[in-house]
Amino acid sequence: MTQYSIAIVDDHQIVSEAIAGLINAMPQFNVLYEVRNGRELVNKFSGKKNIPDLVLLDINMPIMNGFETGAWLQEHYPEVPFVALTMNDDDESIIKMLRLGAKGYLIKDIDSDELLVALDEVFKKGFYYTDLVTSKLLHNLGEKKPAVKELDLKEKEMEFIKLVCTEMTYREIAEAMYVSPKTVDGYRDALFQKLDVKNRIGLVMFAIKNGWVEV
Amino acid sequence: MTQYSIAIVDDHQIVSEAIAGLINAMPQFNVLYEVRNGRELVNKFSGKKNIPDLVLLDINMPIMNGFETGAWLQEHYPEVPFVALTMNDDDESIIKMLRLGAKGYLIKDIDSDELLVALDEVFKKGFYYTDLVTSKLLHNLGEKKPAVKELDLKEKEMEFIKLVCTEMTYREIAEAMYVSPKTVDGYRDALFQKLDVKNRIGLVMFAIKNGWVEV
DNA sequence: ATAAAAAACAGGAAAAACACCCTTTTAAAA
DNA sequence: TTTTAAAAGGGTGTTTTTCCTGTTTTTTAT
Repeated sequence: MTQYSIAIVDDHQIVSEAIAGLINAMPQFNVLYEVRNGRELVNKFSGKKNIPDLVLLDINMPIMNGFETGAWLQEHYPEVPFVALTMNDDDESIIKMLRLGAKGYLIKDIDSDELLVALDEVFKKGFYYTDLVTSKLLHNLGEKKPAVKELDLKEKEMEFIKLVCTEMTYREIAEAMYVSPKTVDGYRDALFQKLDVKNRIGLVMFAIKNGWVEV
Repeated sequence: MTQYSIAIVDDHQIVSEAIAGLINAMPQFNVLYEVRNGRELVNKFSGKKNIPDLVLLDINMPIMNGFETGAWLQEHYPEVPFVALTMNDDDESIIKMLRLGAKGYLIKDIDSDELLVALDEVFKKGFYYTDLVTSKLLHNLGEKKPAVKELDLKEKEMEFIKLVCTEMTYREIAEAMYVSPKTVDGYRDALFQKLDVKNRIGLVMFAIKNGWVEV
């Protein structure tokens, strides 16, 4: 039977050891080593040996956190899957980790059974996301968005913002919209106030946040 | 034991009957009725009776398709969960259904076991998404983008771009980076050429495209 | 038809952004 | 240590943006 080796990256020694105990208790897994942060993991790896079959990754760590570590892994060892195991249950952390290529995301209050199931599934199917993650990211797609504010933007203003995002000058935008440059000034001034931004950059960022323009 | 009643909406009679057979074989479920499209479902509902505990919804149907039906359900009977059961495995269909509030998404080539597990989970946890869906939407977040070009941007230039995205002026950016405004001019000029953009807006759009800044 | 409101437009000034060419400082290599 | 390349800093002028205070035109409501 194949035995998979696992590296644990967690700055809390107690947690790290507890997890290691759980994993080592299973015949199909063994803990290759435990380290306290990403930097230590990188040092282990750089020896060209000590490459585990999977990395369990905490997020909040000193020196080199889970995001940086995940990015480093994806960059240098894309064939080594990593799974987040963290207390962070906020959307931002989850999405960030998945974008970095995490093959799984576990919240630290899972029971030991789920941890082992998760590891199994990652090796078998290539991924495992705990219910909270699935719920947050898939189920919440259907949520009505809070809509930052009740902004009633005019058609013209929407069109204007989209054109701003295309690197056009106001003169060019005016031509494109068949209005005077001074009118365009008006659109801009109104939007600066409505959206509470200081310059064109703010308009662009706002437009993208709200999905008004393709990125 | 509570028995849950289920409505099946599918224009393929064979498929519909097969599914009904599977469901009726389980003691905890029963098929309340089968209809051939969304319009027929609406007619059933409008009688104020015949409200099932869950709706199994195909997408490709004549007269009133699965999307329209899902939207109608979410609008008029948000308390009745609906689960897509369809051959459509494309991202657009999946996302569209989830946005409409589908509590689950199943591809028609699943085995009968998974169908029953899925129904169980929806009643127990509130949602169930088949692996393909999870994989597509979560796993694919981590896909590497085509990477427009091999750009070797300096650390300073990255930092500079990020600051540009915060609505700072170049003077402010210079202060934040502890360099002269003229040096910042240099970063900008170099980046304009490297990234082939005309102004600050181009930098922002580029940075966002490549995920260098949070949106 | 007329008053009120909204949109379009204007002038001008100050600040910021952009372009171009050039010098000094720093860091790396020979 | 000398040579070289890269990074940082500088001068100057043009264009664009931003921020005012207005006026004219168009729409809307009464």
